[in-house]
Order: sequence, then C-alpha cells, then structure tokens
Amino acid sequence: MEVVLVEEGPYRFRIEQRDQMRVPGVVFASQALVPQVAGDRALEQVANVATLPGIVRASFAMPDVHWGYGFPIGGVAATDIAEGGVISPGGVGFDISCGVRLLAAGVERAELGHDRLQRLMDILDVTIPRGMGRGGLWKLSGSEEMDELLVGGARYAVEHGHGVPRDLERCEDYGVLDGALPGQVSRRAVQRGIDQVGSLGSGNHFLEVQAVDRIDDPDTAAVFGLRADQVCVMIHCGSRGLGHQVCTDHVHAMDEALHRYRISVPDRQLACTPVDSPPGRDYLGAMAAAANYGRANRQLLSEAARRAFVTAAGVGLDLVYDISHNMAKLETHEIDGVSRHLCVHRKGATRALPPGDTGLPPDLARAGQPVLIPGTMGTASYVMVGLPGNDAFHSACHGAGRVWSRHHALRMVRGEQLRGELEARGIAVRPSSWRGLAEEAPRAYKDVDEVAAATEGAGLARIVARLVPLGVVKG
DNA sequence: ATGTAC
Repeated sequence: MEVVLVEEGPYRFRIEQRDQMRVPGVVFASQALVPQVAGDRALEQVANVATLPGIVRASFAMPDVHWGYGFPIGGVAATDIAEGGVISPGGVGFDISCGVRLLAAGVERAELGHDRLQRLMDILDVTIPRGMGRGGLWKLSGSEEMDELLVGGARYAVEHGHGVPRDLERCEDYGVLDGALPGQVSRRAVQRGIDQVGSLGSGNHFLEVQAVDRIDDPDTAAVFGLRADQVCVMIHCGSRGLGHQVCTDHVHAMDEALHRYRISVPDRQLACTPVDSPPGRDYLGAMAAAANYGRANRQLLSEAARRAFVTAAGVGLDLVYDISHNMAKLETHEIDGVSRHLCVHRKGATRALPPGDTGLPPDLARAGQPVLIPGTMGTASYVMVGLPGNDAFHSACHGAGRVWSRHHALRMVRGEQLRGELEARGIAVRPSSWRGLAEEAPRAYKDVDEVAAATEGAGLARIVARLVPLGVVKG
C-alpha cells in the first residue's frame, strides 16, 4: 500500500483514510525529518494500524518513528474497549516496559573532574551486568519470589532494601502497574528472567553518566530537581528475556485466537483480540507483570549506580523520574465530547501528562509529567515535560529513532574506531562488545536534537533540559 | 529488543 503524507499543520502530516483504514494516520515530524520518515516502511505500518477494530481518532506516529514488528516504533494507537477495541502485543513490542530512568547526582561536572570520572566509569564497568544472557544483580530464590516481584515491581525491590521510598514517588505509577497476572507468565519466561533482575541487556540499552548542558525551562527544571552543570545518570533498559518471552507466548496465542473474533488484519504481526476477551485479559495481565519486572530491573541498576557514586565521588543520586516507552494502558479520554474507556498502545512512545493531571504525584502536579528522551551514544539526551492540548492521548517520542539497520551499521562502522572517536571527544566508553558498539553508532540514528525540536514544535511536550554524555556503559 | 534461528 502506497502512503502519501499531506501536510496539515506545522510539524503535523496526515495519511488520508482509505481502503480498510478506520481512521486517518497522523505523523508528527519536522521538514528535516520528513525524508527519513517517508523513506521508511514505518508509514505503511501506521496505515496498517489504522485498520484495527475499535481504533479511535487516528493512528499516530511520533517524530522518531521507524519500522518495527507489526506496529511502527514511535507509534501510538488507542482502541475503544466497549466498541470491541483490540489489544495487540505488537503494539507494545518485544521489550515490554523498556524505559528510561534519570537520577541526579549531588555534584557538578567540574567538581567531579577527570580522574574521579575515570574511577567511577571503571567501577561501573565491573559492577553493571550487561550483554546478551549473563546474570543480574539480584538472584531470586525461586518462582514464588518472582511472582511477588511481578506483582510488586519497583515497590517490591524497595521493600527488600533496593532503594528508598522516595524513589517510588518519582516512578510512573509509583513503580507498580496494577493488574499483573503472574499466572499468565510462562515457566519459560520466568526461567529466562530469574537471574536477570538488575541487568542492562544489549542493543541500544545503556547506563550513561551525563551532565546538564543547558536548561531551557528553569522553573520546571527546579521542580524536577535539575540544575545547570549537574552530573546525572541515565539508565535505558527493559524487561530482558522475560518480557521477550511474554510477547512471544501471547503473540502465538493471539495469532491462533484471531479468527474466533472474526478479526482480519493486513499484517499477521498485528495479531490481536478484543481487550475484553480471555486472550486480551491474559495478555494485559502478563504485560503488566513484565512491566513490573522492567521497573524492578531499573531500580536494581539505580542502586548499583548509587554505590559506584558513593565509592568514587562520595555523593548520592536522587531519582528524577522513571518512565516506560513500551506499554499499553487502560485510560479514560474524551472522544468527540464523550468520555471513553480506551486501551492506549504506546510503542517507542511515552506518556506525557499535562500539568494538573491527577495521575501525577503532588510535587510534580503543577509542572507536568517528566518525559525522558535518551539520545544515542555520544549525542545529547533530553528532559521534556507534558503539555495541555496533546491530542495523541498525551504521548511523546522516546528517543532518536534508528535510521540504519543493525546490519548496515555493522558494514559502515568499526567499534574500536568509534570508541576512539568518542574518547577523543572526552566521552569515557565502557563497551560490552565491539559489535554492539558499532551497531549503536550515532550515525545509525536520527538527530536527537531535531527529534526533540519536532516534538516541541508539534506541541507534544516542551524541552526542559539538554544533557550531554560524560561516560557511557554500553549494553 | 532477544538463550541474534524453529
């Protein structure tokens, strides 16, 4: 299916509704990003998503959109539960609750200095588990303890000494997604996850030591606990093998159940069933469990970073925020003046609640929800904030967005050379493999500055601060 | 993203 973009406003393009589409597509992008967006098969996926039963308003694409499994990464789609709206595992992604956590250190960049930064990076290098397989920081005793973690998320980790209660106030949903059904997480998924709690994984996952390079919105930055030149830690990771297995299991189940609900989809990877159906409820319960695993995972990694900072610099780390960018959530939104109960899929997209939203903790309520945008290695990252008037169900982008395939990046970049280039720019690099480093070269991604500018231009969120890397621990 | 393939 050929897809044509029609400009319908600044930073906003439309894919006209046609054929089996039930709603139009809406793509948020700057003129500079359009060629990259339009040259990607992702737009065809945006149109495919628009055919799903019960979809309302539009099939949305964020400025970092790129091709994914069934749904594009950087896609947002909401379905009306009472109207037979569906849930699709492909609309969440294989890395359930992949997300970002930002912590702020009690030290400025200049105070930390070169030698202590190197010492810090060396400690992180040997204490942060990462790479394919391998172990994690927390060995669970067995499936009973795993079930408790799947229900309790980051709260369960904190209750067991891995963090402080204040951390939970700065986690989306206070660190726990309700509705987890550990019984819907297969034995195989549990086996894959049991020794991976507190591990980065690989691919674009990382732990970076960063500095606040620029403050664009001083009032909001102050509420978030950020100031110029402050040292920070950004952690980007997900639910490891457990989330992957949950997705695999439930894609299979839905693929087999599809015909019973008389659903036809243009791409088998869009396998789905009604939210209000046994397979739909089973998946949502398993997804919530995997989401809680991902949140506990980031909590454990935060504790390792805190120990490294105390040892190398004698300072603590305060949690700024923890946000997921691969999730589906049951939310209430107004559609054509009527309040509707929706299932909102965000895949490679975050929630971005506006100021005053009841979903925010009291100390963030007047500012709005922090939106964390990780860049790629050697580039900037952004802290943004949710705004009123975001008609993409209060959603924003999640990162730079890949433009080169991993395969192409491997042909173009050598890991050893890339490390040299980054070190020459003063960025300490602690890779887990040369291949992984090459695959994640900055050139393989869109320009995160452009993505953040487009996200702001489109009115999805506002830029609060820009962060730059001092050192990267690569998954 | 992922015991980088069922």
